[in-house]
Amino acid sequence: MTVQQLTRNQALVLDALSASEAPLSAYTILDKLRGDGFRAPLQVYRALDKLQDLGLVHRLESINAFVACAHPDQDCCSHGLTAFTICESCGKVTEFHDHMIEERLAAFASDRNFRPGKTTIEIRGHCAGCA
Amino acid sequence: MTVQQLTRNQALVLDALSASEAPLSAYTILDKLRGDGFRAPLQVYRALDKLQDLGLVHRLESINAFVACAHPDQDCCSHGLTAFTICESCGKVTEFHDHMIEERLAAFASDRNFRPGKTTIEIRGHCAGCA
DNA sequence: AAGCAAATGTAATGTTATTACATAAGTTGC
DNA sequence: GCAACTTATGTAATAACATTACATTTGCTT
Repeated sequence: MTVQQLTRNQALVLDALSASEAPLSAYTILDKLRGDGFRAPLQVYRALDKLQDLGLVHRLESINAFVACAHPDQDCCSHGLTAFTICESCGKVTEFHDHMIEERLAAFASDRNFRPGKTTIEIRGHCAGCA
Repeated sequence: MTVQQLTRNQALVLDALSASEAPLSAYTILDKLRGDGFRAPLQVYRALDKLQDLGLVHRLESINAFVACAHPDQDCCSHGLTAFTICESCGKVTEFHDHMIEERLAAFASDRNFRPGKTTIEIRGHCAGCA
């Protein structure tokens, strides 16, 4: 199991994110984990960095927050392009993958000899429940 | 002309962005405009807010920076979806619009009764010149 | 000129993220 | 076991980005 190789701090951060309905900021995670001995932002940021490398956590650039990956088992998360809808009322995040969008962006980049690294796609708005 | 209706602060901020090759952070803009009487971050943020409303400036969420719109004349900027490539070496930003991606994202949102607001698409990587 | 909305000036504060440096824990080869 | 190396941690300080609050001014409309 992939989670077994995590350190204590990494596991605590991942658990905090997994337990949360909405995305969490690094400082919110820090506060949640003070009872577990966390004292400084760097403890959180370091764990988040590693978890992102492992494809277990995503950073939402447009709201400076983090979510646990919805499909941590599949490779699509760590390597393919991931897109999100983010509800501005309730915070609910939906993660999705669209091959055609991926191709389309890759084609644009290729045409211009742009070598793509990390790509961000985030739709902020209101979910069905928050109409 | 649309630029005529800008206030002094707004025009100064837009000029600073237009004159720059790379995107600028709010605080970098502030420093550039100290000679013009700017003293506080809020002066920059307020001008940026207005310029974004007018579709003359885009915020790049993934790097906390701002660029002048490449096509300020066309409606596509203010209303349609705008995507960017961002070179992590030289900072060069290319703005583009892809109708198919827009449709695809709209379809996903529609399927889930998600009402989309602002959408962010940013590809970070390396441009042709920075291979 | 009165009233109103938009913009401005200023200070203080809040939020997010990184640098720097010291220490500890796990791994590998011998 | 232990030396060498890499990875993870702890801690403090600081940097970078953004907003709140409040007073004042400007420009427009009537």
